[in-house]
Amino acid sequence: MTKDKGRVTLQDIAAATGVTVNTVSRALKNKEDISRETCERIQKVAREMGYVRNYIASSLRSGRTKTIAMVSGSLMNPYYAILCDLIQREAVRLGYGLMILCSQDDLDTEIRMVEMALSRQVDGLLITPCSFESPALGLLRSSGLPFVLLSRYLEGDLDDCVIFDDRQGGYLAGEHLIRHGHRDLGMLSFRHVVYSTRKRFEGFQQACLDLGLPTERIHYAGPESGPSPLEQAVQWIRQGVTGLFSFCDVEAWSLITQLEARGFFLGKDYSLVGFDNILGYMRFPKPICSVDCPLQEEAFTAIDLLRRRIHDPSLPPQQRILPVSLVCRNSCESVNAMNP
Amino acid sequence: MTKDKGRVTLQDIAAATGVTVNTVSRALKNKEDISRETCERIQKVAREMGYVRNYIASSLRSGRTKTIAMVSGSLMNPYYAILCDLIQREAVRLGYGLMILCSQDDLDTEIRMVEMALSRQVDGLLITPCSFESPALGLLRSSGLPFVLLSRYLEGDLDDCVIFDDRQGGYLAGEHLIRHGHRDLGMLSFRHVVYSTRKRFEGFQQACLDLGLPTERIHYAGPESGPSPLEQAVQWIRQGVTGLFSFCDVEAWSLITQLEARGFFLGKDYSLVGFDNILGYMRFPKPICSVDCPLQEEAFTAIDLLRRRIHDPSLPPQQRILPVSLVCRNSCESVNAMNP
DNA sequence: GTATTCAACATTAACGTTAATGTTATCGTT
DNA sequence: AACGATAACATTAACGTTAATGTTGAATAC
Repeated sequence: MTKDKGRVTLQDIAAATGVTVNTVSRALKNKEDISRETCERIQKVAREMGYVRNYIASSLRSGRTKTIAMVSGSLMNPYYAILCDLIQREAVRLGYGLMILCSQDDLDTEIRMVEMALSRQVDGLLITPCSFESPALGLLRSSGLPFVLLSRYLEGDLDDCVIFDDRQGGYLAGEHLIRHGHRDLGMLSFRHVVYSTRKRFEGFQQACLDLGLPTERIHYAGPESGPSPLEQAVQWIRQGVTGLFSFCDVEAWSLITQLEARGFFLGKDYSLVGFDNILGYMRFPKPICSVDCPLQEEAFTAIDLLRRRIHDPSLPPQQRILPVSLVCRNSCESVNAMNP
Repeated sequence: MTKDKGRVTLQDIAAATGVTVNTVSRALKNKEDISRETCERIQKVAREMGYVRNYIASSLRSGRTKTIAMVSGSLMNPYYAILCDLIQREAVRLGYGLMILCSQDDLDTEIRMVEMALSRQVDGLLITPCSFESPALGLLRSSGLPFVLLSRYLEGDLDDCVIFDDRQGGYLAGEHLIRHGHRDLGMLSFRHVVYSTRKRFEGFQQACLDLGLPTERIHYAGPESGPSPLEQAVQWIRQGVTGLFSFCDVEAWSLITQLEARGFFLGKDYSLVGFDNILGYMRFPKPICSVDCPLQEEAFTAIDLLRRRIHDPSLPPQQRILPVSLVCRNSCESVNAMNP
């Protein structure tokens, strides 16, 4: 804008206004020890010269980069994409830059991403570790970098984290299916996220217990069981199961599509309730009943926790559990094949 | 790891090895003027002390941050999410950090994001401008920051860009529908992306022309036309249209879902071909025929172009047009209501 | 034997900003 | 009038790295 090469610096503004570099710096930060008059004059000149603060230099001196990192799974998974979008908005709203680093659910990549975040001197980091024993977590802890776990809880309460009330979610899902007349139920989990899976499972079982459904009518299939979720679901439906509970909406849709190809139709041959309710953010997939997880609040809370920890690393670790609710989209009405 | 506070610096390694800071710097960068012996010794000590390079300091001195920014629409749109994921991988592969900034398809936000990228001193920027007259582009051009347009072409050939062969895509879509026996066709556009829209339209028309379909049997609806795409599609189908061409897969799925709710079913009441083929990256939505856009190659090409420009800003602007192809997933078979 | 070259380091300065102190003029106090 | 307090600046140094130049000793050349 002004100089031949490169950008306008504090030096240039100082020369133009006849004060020192330091005074310009303070003026532009609205700090104390500046007369209102001088302050405004400097700001005006800075604006006219098209000054943009060099965050690199600022960071080096102040020790804060005003940048945080987000290490998540792949953005090709809408759950993470939505979460990253919300985190990004909240970060920018608070003046932070966000560096998104995808672990692609791979432990090696994950640790490389954490290393990259560390070398970039970010002020803090958010992470959805791809395993509860990610080596990346050890590296993070020993590095001293403030970080918060997103959608993941690790036994021992060592770290800050924000999670959803998985047990309540499971309960709501079970209750929803039973209230709609389903008596033979199947739960499908797709990932080894031990804590969440177990809690959702427990909540679901508790609902069945409370509503008087015998345990032998509840089935479960996870990544550890033999057949694929699809094969399992097909088998169940043939055996008279009418109510399915998917531990994640994306997989629910995938299942619905695959079942269609096999001749089983949602609403006709079976009912389904999902988990996440990411349909609230994307209009296109098939509407299903789902346990709504307040992702916006998760993003807000996570960054809030992170900022607190950046400000005071000595705080005791905090776990925030966000309540969930059930959103009904009529994918659970009684179906033809329903058992008495 | 070693010091009481903060990280290990070149200074610490220099002290530990008995050489100067500069020598350590060169050793860790495998530069010239270092004996193999000393180099290995320094690298060993650095590793043992747990050194991680401070990119902030490095950037300030060298003028390069090894970070690029990506200004895209919302990550809640799978198209952008997938693109960002691919860009992120390619960037990291080349040692670049990526700062993702979402414009949320809002001109004000977009320009704020570009300003943020500028103040963060990124080496270059990738952008899918939310309008062909985005003020952000003016800011970018006057800033001198190297940048590349993604999936967008602007008349005048002023900027580097990577786009898909929209005309060819439109042609392939039209050809596909006609070859499958459809004689009354409808095109649906959902955004004001003037150039792409027009080219896809032209290609589609050309296919109809080449295959002998009279113009009056081809319909078009865009954001500028009155009724919503859904209403338009409903009306067309009632009038005997059987082949739809959606200019984007996400909207295609949205349309399919909405049409289902209105009692019209894909494969039974109408056929459809989409554009993007993002199903290649996400397993869950309904399988549809689509014009495949090589996003991976787009990501690769864009970063390649950007690096060339960073290296030599005086290069003439380059436009890269990537060829597309049609992926058939049997969503275009002749339907019951097909006209003779 | 002196000049030349060069490998392998050291020295110096700088990137642009900000934290930590200094300095000075002005005003109020007793 | 002498002193302290304060507002409003200036000065200095530093953040950790790297570019640009110096320096030295040893090998080579003629």
